[in-house]
Amino acid sequence: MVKKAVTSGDVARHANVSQSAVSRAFTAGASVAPATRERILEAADVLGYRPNALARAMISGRSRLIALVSPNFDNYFYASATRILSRQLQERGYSNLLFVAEPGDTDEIVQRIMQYRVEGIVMEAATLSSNQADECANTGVPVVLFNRYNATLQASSVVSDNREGGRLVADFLVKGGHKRIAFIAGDEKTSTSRDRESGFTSELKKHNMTIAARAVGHYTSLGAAEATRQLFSAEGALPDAVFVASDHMAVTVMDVLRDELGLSVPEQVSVVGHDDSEPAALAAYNLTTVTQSIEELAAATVDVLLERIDSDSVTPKSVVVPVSLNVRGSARVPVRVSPLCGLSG
Amino acid sequence: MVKKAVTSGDVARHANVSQSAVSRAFTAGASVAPATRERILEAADVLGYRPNALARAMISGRSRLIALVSPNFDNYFYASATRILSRQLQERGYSNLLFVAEPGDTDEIVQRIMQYRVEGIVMEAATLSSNQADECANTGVPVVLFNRYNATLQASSVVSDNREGGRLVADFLVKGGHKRIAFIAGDEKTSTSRDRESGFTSELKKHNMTIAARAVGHYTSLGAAEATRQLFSAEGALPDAVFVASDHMAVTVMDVLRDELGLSVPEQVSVVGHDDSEPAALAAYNLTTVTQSIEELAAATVDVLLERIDSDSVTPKSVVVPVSLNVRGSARVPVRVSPLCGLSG
DNA sequence: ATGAAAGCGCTAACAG
DNA sequence: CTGTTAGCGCTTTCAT
Repeated sequence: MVKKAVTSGDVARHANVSQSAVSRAFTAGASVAPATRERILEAADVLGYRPNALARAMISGRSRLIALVSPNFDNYFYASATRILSRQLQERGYSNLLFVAEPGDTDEIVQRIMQYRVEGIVMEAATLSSNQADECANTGVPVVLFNRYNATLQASSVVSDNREGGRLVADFLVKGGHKRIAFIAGDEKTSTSRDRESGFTSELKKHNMTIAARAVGHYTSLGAAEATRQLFSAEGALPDAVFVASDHMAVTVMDVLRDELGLSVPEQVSVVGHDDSEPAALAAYNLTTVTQSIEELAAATVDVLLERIDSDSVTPKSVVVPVSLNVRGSARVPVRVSPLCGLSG
Repeated sequence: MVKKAVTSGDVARHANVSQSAVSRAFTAGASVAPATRERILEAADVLGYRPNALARAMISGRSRLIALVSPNFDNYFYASATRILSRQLQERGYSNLLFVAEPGDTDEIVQRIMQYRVEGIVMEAATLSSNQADECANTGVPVVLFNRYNATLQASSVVSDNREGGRLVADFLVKGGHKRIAFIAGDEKTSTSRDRESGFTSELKKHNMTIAARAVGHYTSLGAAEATRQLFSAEGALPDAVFVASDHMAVTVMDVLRDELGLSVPEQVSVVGHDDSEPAALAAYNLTTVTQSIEELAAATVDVLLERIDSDSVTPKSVVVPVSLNVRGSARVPVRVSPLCGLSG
């Protein structure tokens, strides 16, 4: 049971001032005589007074609360993202309500969010239904979709340049002399997987190539293992390279390739991932992958959100964060110096 | 800018009832005629009314808010813990304020927490100073320390049986015929590292053995790499086994052992970790480790916290969650069948 | 610069 | 069962 908390009235009595004076002493830039303020702060300290953020939010209409909706995935990328987003918002004076969402949950969660009168919402998980987006728009609560977008929705979004990520990988693999290039998709419903794939295939096309084989890994380890077996048990020539839509899956792909199928990476098969998340850097994988900076994604998300909170603008804004290729050891690298050393033979 | 939200007064007018009737319609178990309630809910639906949780919290004295204080570590264990704790609290009707704490931050964070009138605090990060703990105790806000304890504090705690974890590893390594067993500590200030070590050494002692070498890895990758080099560049006989205080470090230890020092695991050196976190299960590491269930830790934490919120009891409670050894392939296993196959030669 | 007074949206007695 | 009334702790005019 919470004991009776100290109120501004208690402090006022103790400092022989009015209750509004106490309020002003705790409001930046309010007009209070330095001496009075001093006395008030002292009294507050003695009594252990902390302004009640709830009451303050009610009267001022500003809760300083942001809702963070994170997926219930055991996924390194979202774990880091949540931490970094939360930290950045915290440093800008907001506190975060964290909601962990299962696929079917969003409805109930959006309800709860609205009850706390948050000033903004960051959706890392899934996305909103159009009803939900409308509801937020109606109440004027800005929403930013993190790492996803939805063209039909009235919501801002911040994403990596996923098409460019796919394009970079295609270019790299082609220049590396690979002839039969496969792709393992993530979740086909997500914009990330689709964009990575479309950037990838369109760049292949420029080189007059197509995807030699394709499977879906659903962004899970199990799915990735299954997809790998499928690709490498087909009749005919096996792929000599695989682009995997996430590092989380790519690591499992390498496990299956090496331990189950006895293929060596990158000698027999090149593997390239996407995200540059923690396991990619482990020496045992040393994965060549597309680097996307979570810090940059988070910073852009926070900027977009706070700008929309502060201004009255309603127009959604979309930000695309650039990516780059981090060449490690899991894929054969293009030979540049002499064409004689090429892999045409 | 947040638009004027619909209030219970608006709904009341629309449904031709008093404002308190609306309040009752939204309170479980309040006495409202089914017909009236129906009419009210309909009006609420039409207008898009959501009860204001802030106002409700103010008057009822129950915010239904729990503060979750998580460390600003890129650490798989805490990432999962935060997600699971949050999810469980959410399912029990609470919402979570997430605070990401840097080592020096706790003071400012505790201040903010108290302003939101949370009903309880889960500390995953560091711990509270005694001042802070006192402050919480004075205001009657229960605190549960997750995965750590502090004997001098008025706070409940939930931890794994870290001593038992260390003991299990010692027993396993001794029975596996290892003769020169090393230990890499985490952060010596933490109870987890100290308890794992003390359980480990005391079990070795029972077998008339001591730690052959010891280094500190500070629970970081860099620290673990350095510790490994230190242990394996010493004069004289090298360790034939290492117990590493966390999986996060153990993975790096294996990297250094294999790639830098050219030692094979487990043929030349056995490695055992602690936590059974994600990288341990990766095929390229296949780490033998102590399993601690984050779900169980989280469930116990939530139980302890909510029990203290509901009852008026003030006595802190300590829970120790059991652990077990998950034998994979990174350590030589004890031979049981025939002593002839032993490793004495 | 300060105090008095008016609410923010809601719940909780208290009547009826 | 329902309406009336009194605040919860605070910010914000409006006087002074």
